Amino acid sequence: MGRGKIEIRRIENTNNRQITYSKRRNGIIKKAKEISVLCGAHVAVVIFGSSGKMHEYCSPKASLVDILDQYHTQCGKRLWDAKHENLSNEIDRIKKANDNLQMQLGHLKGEDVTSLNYKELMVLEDVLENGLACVRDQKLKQKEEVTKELYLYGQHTEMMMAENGRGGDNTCRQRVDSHMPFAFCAQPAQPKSQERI
Amino acid sequence: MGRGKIEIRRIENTNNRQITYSKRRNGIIKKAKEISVLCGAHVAVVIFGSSGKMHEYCSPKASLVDILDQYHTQCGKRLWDAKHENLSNEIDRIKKANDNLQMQLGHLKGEDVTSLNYKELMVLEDVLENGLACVRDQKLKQKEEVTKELYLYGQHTEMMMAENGRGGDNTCRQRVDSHMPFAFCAQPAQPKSQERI
DNA sequence: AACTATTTATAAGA
DNA sequence: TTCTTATAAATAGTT
Repeated sequence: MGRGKIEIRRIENTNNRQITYSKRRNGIIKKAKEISVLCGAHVAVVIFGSSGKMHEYCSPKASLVDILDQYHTQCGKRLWDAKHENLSNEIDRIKKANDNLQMQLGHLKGEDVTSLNYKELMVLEDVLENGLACVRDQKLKQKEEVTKELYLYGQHTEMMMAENGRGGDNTCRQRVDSHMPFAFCAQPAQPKSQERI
Repeated sequence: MGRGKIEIRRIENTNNRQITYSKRRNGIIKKAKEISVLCGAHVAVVIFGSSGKMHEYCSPKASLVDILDQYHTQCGKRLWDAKHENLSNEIDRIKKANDNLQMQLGHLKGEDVTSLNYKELMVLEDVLENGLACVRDQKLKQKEEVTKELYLYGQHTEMMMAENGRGGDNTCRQRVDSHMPFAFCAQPAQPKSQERI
């Protein structure tokens, strides 16, 4: 299309090549715009001239990333770079670690113990006994603390009452209340469901 | 270019749109080929029709990946960042889940129980007691199985000896050995470290 | 960059 | 769908 017909082969004259490149590049991008409007197509065009300068077109409402994502999904080719692959690998690795933890947790809770051999069961038993001992020990400590604080609280109240000859200073009582041993049993969300110990 | 001039706006007739899409898509790809030959340009074209089907063109000697790499390098836009961010977020999410599991596991093993309140300790105690019960139950079952199989093995051997008047048929003994109850105590890697039960 | 003779692309019709 | 063809659009070579 022009004054004369041309063969489709590299234009050797640098100047002519540059001019043709510029004209045709515009032509392609115009066509890309048109097809995206006329047909609602998603189009991405990326062109590098021999000088290395880049031009791109991407149909509206779809970033080049989106289109390449779609490309990736459809053709299954590995568009993504090494960094991406590393991240994917890390995800796999962590997921495996996760599965492993889940399994350990399940075993400690007594799930799927039939899949364990006798030695493993013995190890598990030791771990559980140890854990139970720790928990009971801690329970005991907290009970003792409660008893002690209840005692101190009683002392304090008695002291106040003795000093004031009545219920005592409210502000001060409040302050002491906030340190009351029952506090550690309260659920932050529903403080009403306190646990008697 | 055609029998009549058309406005560049969406073609509402589905059939016409489809036809135009097909024709113009071929046109664009033809133009892309031509500019790459005539001017030595690197071109990548990716088109998705409204049906979702994809067509692509990429100039020879350069894969789409290469061109997009070049794109990435030149325009400095973070093409991959969005994708990377998604993956990074997933990693964070899984890591958190992991930490949580680790903590639960630790608690069951009796670690960091001081950070728990009394109610939590009681729940933990229940879980541990339940787990321990399951494990002990399973141990018992396996012991019973051993006893039973040992009994059967003894019976079998006696029978063999009675039949042959000596140690019995080796092949047969081997086969029975492989079903020996002790087998489930063997570690696949080091069968020597068998566990007496 | 602008022009224009020609080629090429394609819209509508068959 | 594919082919045809009149016409619009692109563009090669020129200015």
